[in-house]
Amino acid sequence: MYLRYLEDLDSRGQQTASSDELATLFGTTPAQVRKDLSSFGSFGKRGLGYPVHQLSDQLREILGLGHEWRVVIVGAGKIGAALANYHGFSQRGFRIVGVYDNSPSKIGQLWGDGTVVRDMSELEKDVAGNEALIAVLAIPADDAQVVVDRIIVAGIRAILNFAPTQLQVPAYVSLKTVNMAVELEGLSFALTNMGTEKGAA
Amino acid sequence: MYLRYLEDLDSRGQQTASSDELATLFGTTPAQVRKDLSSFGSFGKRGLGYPVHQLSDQLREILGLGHEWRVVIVGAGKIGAALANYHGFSQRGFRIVGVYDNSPSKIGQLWGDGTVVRDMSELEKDVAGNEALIAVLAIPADDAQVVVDRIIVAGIRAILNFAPTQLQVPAYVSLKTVNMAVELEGLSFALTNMGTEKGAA
DNA sequence: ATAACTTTGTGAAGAATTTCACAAGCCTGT
DNA sequence: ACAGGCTTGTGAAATTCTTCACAAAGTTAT
Repeated sequence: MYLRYLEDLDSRGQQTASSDELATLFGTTPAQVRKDLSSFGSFGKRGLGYPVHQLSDQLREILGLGHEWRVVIVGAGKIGAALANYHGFSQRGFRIVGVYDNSPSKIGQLWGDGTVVRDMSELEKDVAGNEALIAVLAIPADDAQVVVDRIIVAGIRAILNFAPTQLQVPAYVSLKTVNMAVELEGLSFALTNMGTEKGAA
Repeated sequence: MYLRYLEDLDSRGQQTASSDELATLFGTTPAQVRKDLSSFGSFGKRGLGYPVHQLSDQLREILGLGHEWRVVIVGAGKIGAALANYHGFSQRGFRIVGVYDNSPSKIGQLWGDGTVVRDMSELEKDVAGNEALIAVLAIPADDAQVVVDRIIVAGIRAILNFAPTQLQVPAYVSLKTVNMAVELEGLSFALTNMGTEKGAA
């Protein structure tokens, strides 16, 4: 998240930023910003603040964004389509190298941007060839675990999961699940308990 | 999240579940499960475990899912469309009562399921009429803050934000931001630092 | 060069969260 | 009815995370 704001500042030509300034921007405290950054190294200049552009570069390095990551999307439904067309991915160095589905009605379908939906059964061979390490999963919950097991064997090492289920993966595979219904339920809880608790910001 | 698994167990006809069993399911510890649940009340029966169905009901109550929430979607792009068609929402009591956009090419568009995209300028009137309290924001980052200010005035009290930006809202409004690029960057970090840290599960 | 001012980096204090461990309670056998 | 076996609920300990506060270091003005 820090990176996003630093790039913003950078594009506006700001040279340096103090922890105070960054904290207001991120909605946190100066001490937090300094602790967070210091855990990766000593980036700031005392009396001056943090060099915006240089810090951006270093964070990108730390996050492993120095090179392009190849990503496959599994599931060519509505969510898969939205993700495939999402510019935010390509802008940040994630190149979508394939979209897969197992439904005959979807396979071969040509999307607006030239992507052709491929058969799941080709995934193994493709992943071996293009060395994709990241998969985005946009398939029904019931199919998710078997597909996960399969793509891990194929070589995938990180999964962004949109299926509303908890998945089992070995320790050497990173998994991040995004569950939109759960997010909405969190809002429902907040609305319901507004008076009782302090309101979330 | 607990609720999701409890419903799963319930639908399989399981009567009770121990904290141990739930913990394995959620990927946490039995002590954590007991602490979490006990913070809302005393649901379990000693020697037996938690009554699955009854606990589901109580959690739904706590989360405020006892009634239908009316939701508006702002932004009729790819993401907005995917969300509008996402069955997970309606399945869990969130009814989409309107989709809005300010682009003339989108307004009036009829989607497959009968939804008609309406002009942003009608949002205020509509929200007053249908008493929607929750908005899903699927618009470009640059427009997000002005739209947020506007829908809050209109009466929205909770926002699920898909725009890649930090938004300012008053304390009485709940905000949850989902940023898919940030999630992917988290995976990139995990992949890059696999050997150094213990792998994320 | 020096003084006054700013801001980082970081130990130490404080707060919050998680884990431990066990008494108390409930169920099932006999 | 009672003993033996599980499992919860919860204080207390351990751990993790956040905030405080200040010395050290850099900048600016004179």
